[in-house]
Parts: sequence; C-alpha cells; structure tokens
Amino acid sequence: MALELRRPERTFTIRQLCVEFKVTPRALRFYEDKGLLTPAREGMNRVYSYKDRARLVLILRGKRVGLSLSEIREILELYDEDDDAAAQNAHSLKKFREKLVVLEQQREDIDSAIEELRTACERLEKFLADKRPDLLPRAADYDQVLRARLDGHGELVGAK
Amino acid sequence: MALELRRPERTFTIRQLCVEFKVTPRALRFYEDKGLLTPAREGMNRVYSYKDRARLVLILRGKRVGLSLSEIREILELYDEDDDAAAQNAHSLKKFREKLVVLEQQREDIDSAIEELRTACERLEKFLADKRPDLLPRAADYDQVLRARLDGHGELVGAK
DNA sequence: CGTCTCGCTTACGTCAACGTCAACATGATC
DNA sequence: GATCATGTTGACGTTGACGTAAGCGAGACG
Repeated sequence: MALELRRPERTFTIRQLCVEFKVTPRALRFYEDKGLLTPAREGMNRVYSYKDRARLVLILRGKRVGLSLSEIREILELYDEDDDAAAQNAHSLKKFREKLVVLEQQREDIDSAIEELRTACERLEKFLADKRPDLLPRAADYDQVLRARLDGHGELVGAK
Repeated sequence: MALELRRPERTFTIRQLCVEFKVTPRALRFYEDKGLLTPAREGMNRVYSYKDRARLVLILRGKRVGLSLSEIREILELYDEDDDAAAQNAHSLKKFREKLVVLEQQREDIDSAIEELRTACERLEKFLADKRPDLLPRAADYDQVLRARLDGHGELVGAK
C-alpha cells in the first residue's frame, strides 16, 4: 500500500506545475493544444503524471535554447515512438543530427557573445576603477544578488 | 587625397548590406524604425557607414543568441555612450553582467540539450545497426551533406 | 445561502519581427 | 520616352506564443 505512494504514482494539478515552473495555466493548456502535453483527465480536470512533468521540463529547456514549440513537439514525439518502428527511428536519427548541428552553431554564437561581454566588462571595470571607483559595485551588492537567487530562483534540488 | 579613400570612408547601399548579410531591405528598415540603426541620407536614400555595418554585425549576432531587438538596442546604446559619462558606464556594466548571467545559463541549457541528443543518437544508431543496418546513413549520404554546405551555406571567409 | 477559488472552454487581443503589396521617385539604359 | 532596377514611405497581413476576458461547473468556507 505504502509502496503505491511512491514517486512514480504521484500526480500534479495544473496549478502545482504552474507554481513549480513559473508558467501560467494558459501556457500549459496551450502546449496541450499544440500536442506537446496530453495529461489525463479526472472528470473535466487535467491530471499531470510524472511523465508529463518530465515532458514539461524538456519543453521549457527547449524553449530556453530557442527551439519553437513545433520543433520541441517533433523531438518529444521521437522520444515517444515505439522502439519497434525501425524506419521511423532512422528518420528520428536524421532529425536529431540536424538539431545537433544547429545547437552546436548556437553554442559557438553564445560563446563568442559571452567572450565579448566579458572583455567589455573588464574594460568598463578598469575604466571605472581608474576614474570613479565609487561607482563600482560593492561586495554588499553581490550578497544582495545571492540572497535574491536563493529566495526565489533556486532549483528545488531535493525535489528532483 | 588617396588617404580619404581608405576603409573608414567606405559607405554601403542598403542592397549591399542585404546581400552581404542575407537580410531583406525590409529588415534593415525595420531595425532603423526600432532605433537599432541610423544610417545617413543622401537625398532620400539611406547611406550606411562602416559603423552602421559594425552595428549590423552585432545585431545579427545578438539575434542568433536569442536576444530580442529591444535588448540588442539597449546593448548598442551602451556601446554608444560617451566614455566620459562614468555614471552611465556603471549602468552599462550592470546590464552587461546581467546579460552574461542569462547567456551562461543558456549555454548550460544548450550543452545539456546537446548531450541528450548525442546519447539519443547513439542509442538509435545501435538499435538500427542491430536490427536494420540497411537503414543506417551511408558515407555517400554524408558527402551529400558536406557538398550542400560548401555550396550554399558556407561563410564568405575571403569577404571578411 | 452566497461567494471564493480553482478549473474548464471559447474566442478575441497582443507583441515581436518581419513579409507583402501598393504607389511613387530617381537614375540608367535601350 | 518607355522601361527597368533600385530606392522610398505607408499600411496591412502573418506567425508564434501566449494574454485576457467572458461565461460556466464544482468543491470549500463562513
């Protein structure tokens, strides 16, 4: 009995997922509309399983790296496909490879952008340290940032 | 006299930039509309300077890494600010730092997405090699890809 | 019992980033 | 001087990813 209360059986309401991932109900229903999520129903209400939650994680990550919802859906569908459908998997492989090329290009872009910003920051810091050291951010400010991140934006490590 | 013909004096028509960077005139005018570019005028026509071109490069890179036009505009404005305006530069520094945090997060996302895709590819490959080796992409196919990229999608290295 | 809160659906609104189309100016060329 | 390529300014259309508002059901609370 107690065994059935373990993680895989857990379900989530729409609001729980909304709070956890800071998305709106509208967004989740939208993803469902577009075929990225297919939660079960209990009467009229949506019931999200752990699998649904996992998909949502992938959706949000995909979004962060700039994939469109339809691209994300393609990828999710590939994950779903029956392992028997070999021909389909050949197609999947090709798609995955294409995605990989794009992402690797994107990685390079980000790296160079980061590089640029870093040197720009250094330049600015030296300039300010020289002429207006009073304007440089202080350690206290940094603590502020740290505290803010711990409060609101930290990952719920234990909940994984 | 001949000195004035050197690079910094060069200007570009809208079409030249369009061809070089594979964007439409509409896009360039749109960027101007949004305050990201401010080319000079010769009569009615736009005349882009080397500085404008440099800004365009930054715009396109920003786009590739997923920045919105307004974010890009902010950054461009920061580059413009007078180096004497120390207070402004302190603000710039803060903005840059924030951007850096976002980009670094994005880099992590991309890395993990790449990682996931790679292992998924391997899984698929093994599966296919085992059950349907006939469906595996052949060396000839790969040559196809290489040729396509050399034809149409390569960087114009010499034109830099 | 009324009123919240949460949830559902349907439908229209919005914002970014352009595309597309119309209507016109200008210089070169046939 | 008619055509053409290239330029201009509106103004409207489009796509993606939701926001927002309207209207309604069902359980919880005072």
